[in-house]
Amino acid sequence: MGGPALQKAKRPKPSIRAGRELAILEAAESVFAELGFKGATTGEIALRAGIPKANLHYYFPTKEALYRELMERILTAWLAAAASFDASDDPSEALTRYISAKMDLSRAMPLGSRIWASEIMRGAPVIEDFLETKLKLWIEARSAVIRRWTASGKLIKIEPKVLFYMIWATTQHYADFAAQIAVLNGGAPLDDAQFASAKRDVARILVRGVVRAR
Amino acid sequence: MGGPALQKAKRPKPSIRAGRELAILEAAESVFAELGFKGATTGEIALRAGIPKANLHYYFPTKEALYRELMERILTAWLAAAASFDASDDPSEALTRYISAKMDLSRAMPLGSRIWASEIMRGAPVIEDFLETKLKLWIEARSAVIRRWTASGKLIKIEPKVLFYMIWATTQHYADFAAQIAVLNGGAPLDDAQFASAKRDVARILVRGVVRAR
DNA sequence: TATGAATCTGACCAGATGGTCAATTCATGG
DNA sequence: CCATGAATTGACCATCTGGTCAGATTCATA
Repeated sequence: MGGPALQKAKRPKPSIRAGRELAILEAAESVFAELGFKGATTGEIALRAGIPKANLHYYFPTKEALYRELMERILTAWLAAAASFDASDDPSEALTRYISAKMDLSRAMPLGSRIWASEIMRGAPVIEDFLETKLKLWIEARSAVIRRWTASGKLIKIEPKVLFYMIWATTQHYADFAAQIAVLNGGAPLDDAQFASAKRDVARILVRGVVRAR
Repeated sequence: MGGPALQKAKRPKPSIRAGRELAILEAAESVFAELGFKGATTGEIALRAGIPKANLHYYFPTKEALYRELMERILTAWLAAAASFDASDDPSEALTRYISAKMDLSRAMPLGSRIWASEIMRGAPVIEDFLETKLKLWIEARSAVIRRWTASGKLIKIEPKVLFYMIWATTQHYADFAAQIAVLNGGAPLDDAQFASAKRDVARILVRGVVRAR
């Protein structure tokens, strides 16, 4: 009772704890991304974190708890990128910024994107609540924006969700399917120039696809 | 030595075998799609196929063998859809047909799509060879077609792979992220009308995004 | 430096898992 | 209706896995 987990919320003090937790979370990220929730083992995570398994269980009582903590971080990053959609009232600019932010997120946190994908593919047991509340509110508010742009003749008439799904799918593809992309790129991951070029092309195609010419 | 697996290729005779194998493969499809390769258990697959685990191992000696067989079927379906790209020399028509075929595939075989995604996310150990050979040849040949269309002024200038990745990502999203889409759709999967509408919108946006107005 | 709390860890355990096997039942052609 | 190969299956096993625990070690600080 009153295990170590409680301390974290109370005191911002313990530096050893913070450091170890981060190392474990980073190791966990790579293992969960590769093997999925069920396939990941606490032993492998501990190994990659460079600590004995028992030590891992000292910081995170169960595999599930570790996974939830990780998921929370991924959600936070997603929300930050989501905010970039609201930066402008001009469709081309808002879409370009949002697509760009999502592409950058895929580049910076590919493992998180893969864990998200795995989570959804197994039925989203852990983030179901997030999907039903925050994500649903987000997409409904932004769908209203899209519809307003359509009404004012700025965009072609489409179901807003289709556009958002296209953006999510395309941008996250660069993280989730990085292995496939690398093979088709001659065996090496996209370099910065290729990625930047892809980012530009993706934004251009999507904006061109939905924005009415003036 | 010379186990049961050999019979299949030789004689198209045994009907019991064919039926059982199919039942096992279908059960395996759902389990692998949900839990990933490592998470799937032969016990659970046998349970869903309605047979004892030992019986499953009579038909498929190892989990790996069962997985490979399944993957082969998915690849076959993918190749069939891929052929639809070559049905026309007109960019709008070819793209629309291909996108439509890929959307239909996502609708008809969502589990296969998810298994494919999982396979890539774990580094594609089993289909690596397919990616390096058939898929690579396919995308290179079609990239040449795209470039020709660009050269003749029919398409805007883009890296062809970016377009194919957009098509793959978007169409497969409807299979891989079906759970998320269902939540955002009020808890129910897309019905046929919604799906047909999404299919039209996706094709329209992508075609509009890359095809030059005449 | 004494002391209590935080951290670390080897050893351990119960349950799950992939796979085996010998014994049994079933299908079918002669 | 019997012989023979195919199909079935309960019992079993070695290994792996998540998680526990008691004792040892380190740390902060009074």
